[in-house]
Amino acid sequence: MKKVINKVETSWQNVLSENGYRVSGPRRYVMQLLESNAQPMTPLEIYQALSQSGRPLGIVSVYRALELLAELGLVCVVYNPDGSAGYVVGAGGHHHHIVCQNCHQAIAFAGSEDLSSLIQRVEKETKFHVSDHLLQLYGICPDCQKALADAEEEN
Amino acid sequence: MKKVINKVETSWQNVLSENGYRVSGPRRYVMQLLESNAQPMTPLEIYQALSQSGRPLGIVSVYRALELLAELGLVCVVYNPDGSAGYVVGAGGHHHHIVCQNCHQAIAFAGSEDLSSLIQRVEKETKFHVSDHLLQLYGICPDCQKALADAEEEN
DNA sequence: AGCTTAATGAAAAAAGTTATCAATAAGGTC
DNA sequence: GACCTTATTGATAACTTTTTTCATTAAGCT
Repeated sequence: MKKVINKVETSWQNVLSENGYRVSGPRRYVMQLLESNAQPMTPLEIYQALSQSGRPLGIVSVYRALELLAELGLVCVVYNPDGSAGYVVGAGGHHHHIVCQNCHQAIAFAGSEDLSSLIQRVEKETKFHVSDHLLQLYGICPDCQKALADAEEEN
Repeated sequence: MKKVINKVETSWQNVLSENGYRVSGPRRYVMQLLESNAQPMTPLEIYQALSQSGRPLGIVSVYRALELLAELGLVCVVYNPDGSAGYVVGAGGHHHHIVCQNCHQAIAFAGSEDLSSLIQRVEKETKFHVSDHLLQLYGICPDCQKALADAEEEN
């Protein structure tokens, strides 16, 4: 069977290559794991998950891989409601994340003009010149809404 | 001279008392320091600043004071653009912070309805039920705008 | 002023992150 | 496909940050 070069599949590998970085084992493991997990993961969690699934690698490599992947925008930092932070795969372009307070899954939503009126107001109020922002939403994902409603019914 | 009970000055002390906590030295030192500093400070920075200004206290107390003060909403966590976090005094009510990318001073601005259309859009798109959010703006404060413009002129 | 107990401080343990350097492997070349 | 160059890795250790423990102190009530 001929090997198919999948554009989607090779995307992040290309970003590495095009920036002069090698597609190494640890970088592959980390990306593949994050692609398969909606929950933000800490370096330690990533290290443990990979070790258990037969991909022994040093935790140092996890830190280094994450640092690089974050720099290239291939992974993003997501803050949990409790303030702890983890990594998820990065969606392309300007975007933010919404995190489920129950199961912690994080999904991306596109950034938009929606903030511009707020930013204008704040610039006027504070005389700051605004150039960037950090935004995350917290809530309950569809699955957990259902699960929680079902649990409620049983009482 | 009669001692004047200043409502503003005693406000955070009251919050502590009313919640059954004592107004202890370390808690006072931490609050006073943060009230005098616009820049978010880490526990270590707070510890060092207080030690140097003749208020020797254990760093453990700094951690404990911050934990409690944050729980009571008297201090807030602010994230720097680089991802590091620090504490600032908490403004009352629903608010967010805007942080200067140059001098790191952080000031609060009132939360508002401005996010509701964005939130509605995301709820529709993702089927999440949104109940909270994390928002911070980054930019250049008036002082630094001026300082940077002056520095530019000199070239 | 005295009492009760929350809160502190010091030390140690635990957890998380970074630096060092010899060994390895990714990716280009022949 | 084997070889070569050098980026990258892994193990260890150093370092930083945070939490735990417990005897001592002091805040605030009576």
